[in-house]
Amino acid sequence: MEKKELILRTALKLFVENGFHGTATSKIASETGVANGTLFNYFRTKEELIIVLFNSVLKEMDDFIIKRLVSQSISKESFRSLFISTITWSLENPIHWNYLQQFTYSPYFKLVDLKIISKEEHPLFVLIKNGIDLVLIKQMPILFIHTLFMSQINGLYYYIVSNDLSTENRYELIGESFEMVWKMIEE
Amino acid sequence: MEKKELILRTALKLFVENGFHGTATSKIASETGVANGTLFNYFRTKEELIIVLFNSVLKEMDDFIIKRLVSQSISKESFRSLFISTITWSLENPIHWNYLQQFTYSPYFKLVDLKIISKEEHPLFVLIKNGIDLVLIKQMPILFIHTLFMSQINGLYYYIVSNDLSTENRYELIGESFEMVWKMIEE
Amino acid sequence: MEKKELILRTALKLFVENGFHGTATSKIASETGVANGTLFNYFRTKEELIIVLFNSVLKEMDDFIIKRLVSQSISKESFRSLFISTITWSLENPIHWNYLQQFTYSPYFKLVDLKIISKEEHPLFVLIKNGIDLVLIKQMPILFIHTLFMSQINGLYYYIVSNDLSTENRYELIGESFEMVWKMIEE
Amino acid sequence: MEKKELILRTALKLFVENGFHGTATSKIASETGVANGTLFNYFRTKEELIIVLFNSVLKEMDDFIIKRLVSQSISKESFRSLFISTITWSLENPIHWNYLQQFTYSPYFKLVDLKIISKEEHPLFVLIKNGIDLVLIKQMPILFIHTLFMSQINGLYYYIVSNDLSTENRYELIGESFEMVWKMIEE
DNA sequence: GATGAATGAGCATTCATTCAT
DNA sequence: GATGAATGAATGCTCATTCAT
Repeated sequence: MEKKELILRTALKLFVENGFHGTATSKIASETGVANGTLFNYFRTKEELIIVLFNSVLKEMDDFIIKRLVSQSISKESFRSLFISTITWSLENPIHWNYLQQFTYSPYFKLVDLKIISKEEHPLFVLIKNGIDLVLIKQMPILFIHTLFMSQINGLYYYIVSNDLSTENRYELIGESFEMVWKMIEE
Repeated sequence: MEKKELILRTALKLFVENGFHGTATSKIASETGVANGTLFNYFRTKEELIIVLFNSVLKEMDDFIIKRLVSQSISKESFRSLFISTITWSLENPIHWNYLQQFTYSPYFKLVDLKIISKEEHPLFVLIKNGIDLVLIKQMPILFIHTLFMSQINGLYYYIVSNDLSTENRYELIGESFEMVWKMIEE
Repeated sequence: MEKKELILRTALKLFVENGFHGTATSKIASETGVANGTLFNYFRTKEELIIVLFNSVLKEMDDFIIKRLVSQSISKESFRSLFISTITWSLENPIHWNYLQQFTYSPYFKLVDLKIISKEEHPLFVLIKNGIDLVLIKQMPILFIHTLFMSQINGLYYYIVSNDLSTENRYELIGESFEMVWKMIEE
Repeated sequence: MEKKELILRTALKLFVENGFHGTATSKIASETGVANGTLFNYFRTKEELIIVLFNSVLKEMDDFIIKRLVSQSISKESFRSLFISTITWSLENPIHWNYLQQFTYSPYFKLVDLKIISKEEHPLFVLIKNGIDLVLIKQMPILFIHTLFMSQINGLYYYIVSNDLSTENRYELIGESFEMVWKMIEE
């Protein structure tokens, strides 16, 4: 793997474990197995590292979800697929997920453009738009629907992790949760 | 006001503006109008200040919400009241709200006991429990229902603030959001 | 007891336990049971406290020794008595003794006049002078003899304490040590 | 010279002049001609610097003395050589000597293992042991003899320095002093 | 005299960043 | 590109001392 990639991985782990402030760049470097200064050949500043890492993790999640989108016809199933692939990714990548949250509620957040989801061409955006147009889901702003959808997934994630549910119970709860969320947004 | 209270206020503002790491204790002291060392007469460490502030803000919110709970009979109206008073508080106290989020997703979070909501005697806990027992809302774990409820408020808050809705539009959206979450949790 | 005396006692104990720098004046005050500022009604500065304490401990030791001096005739017995009373005091007051050492090898030492022993009228000075004049002990400078005498006590003290000798063994060793130092200084 | 060595030299000078507490690490750094943080690349804490310096000075003295030991046959001359090389070193390195005393009577002392002299293989230990076995000196514990020996050297040092003796007078006094000490310990 | 809150200078230590090799 | 010693600004925290009550 690229050295840059290795640094990002180490940084991800350490930032989630100890926070941004609690993680010295020298620690990231040494734990990656490179010299102190090498890190700065790849990232001009610690801040840049933090932001690049955010975009990288976000993209990773986005790619995963989009790849799983049942793209042909729009139906309740499309949304179930979206719901399940998102919560699945978060549960399989808890460190990545935590990093996204931690970043979002840090002062660094205001430094990034959230271009990804807000672009009109984005598959998620299109999915919701079509759902509304086809009167499958409520006639409300696309971003609002999207926000509620993601909030509920975050709540579900938090509940599963906090209560340490077994794999079996997780699947059951995820299914029920989707039905609940669907009740909420269906027309 | 007490000097301790003044320090907490200044800290709240600065922490939300610049983050924990971005706020020097000396800045908090000087902006409060006390000497550097005075801060440490009231809080042994910066960490203690951060945690005390969290508990204080949490209690402030909790007190506000509990005071507004329509306690007599359990009904959809009780939940609407709860929903509205919570989102209202968050919108009226955006800095406090932001502080709660920032703290929750920081490394400090693991240092606190979240006794407030998890206690069985807590009014919110009791309200949801009664709702379940009276078959008003779904037969699911109380904490799960609570999580979904709060997630909705979180999402709603975020949407309102990000999109800078007018007061009028806010009220309408809050009402609709409650109806949506109610659809989600009602039996 | 006087409040001033109480403060000195607490200071003595804490300084020996934790050193000058390791002992905050506030700690001395609180452990004495007086308010922070009270200490400064009795001693203008911490430095003054440290020096007053030194002089006080030194005088205590000096009084003890002088009281025990067999003053009538000058003989080997007079020196034995002096030797034994000094080592006895140090072993019975190890904290005081340690304080004297600690002070002597600290930067505060240069701030005091060592008037006590160097005065010609001082009984110890007189004893040694008479011993020399009577050709009991070597014809060497009084202060030199005094230094050797005290060095022997120092070494003996250190050995007894480091090796945790029993009371019985102590007495034996003290007797032998005196015979040794006497061999060294006798004419 | 190594930067680490330079820092130790400066620290030695400053600690003896102004005490441990009276010497800021920043002072040591600036007077050495390095940046503030550089000092902490070589010593993790000020305490570590203080202790490393102690061991270094102790070793320097020990090396000097051992090199000068007349190792072949055990005789009064061996002890004279030891006595003279020790007092010589102390007089030629008064700052080092003062540092050893200052450290010994500070709270840092309890943090070190005094392995040097107490090891049975140590030349000084062996010398005294052989002296006892050959019935050259008194049948007493080796450590006791060693302690008295060193105490008398310290007393002699203190007397010479306090009274500012000329070089000529020094040598004379040192010779006489050894004879006195020898009287004390010879069988 | 006694109090203890307030002060602020002072210091050890950290750590992002640089740069000569 | 890689290194890691050097940097020095920044900061949390301490504590002797003051002074209004």
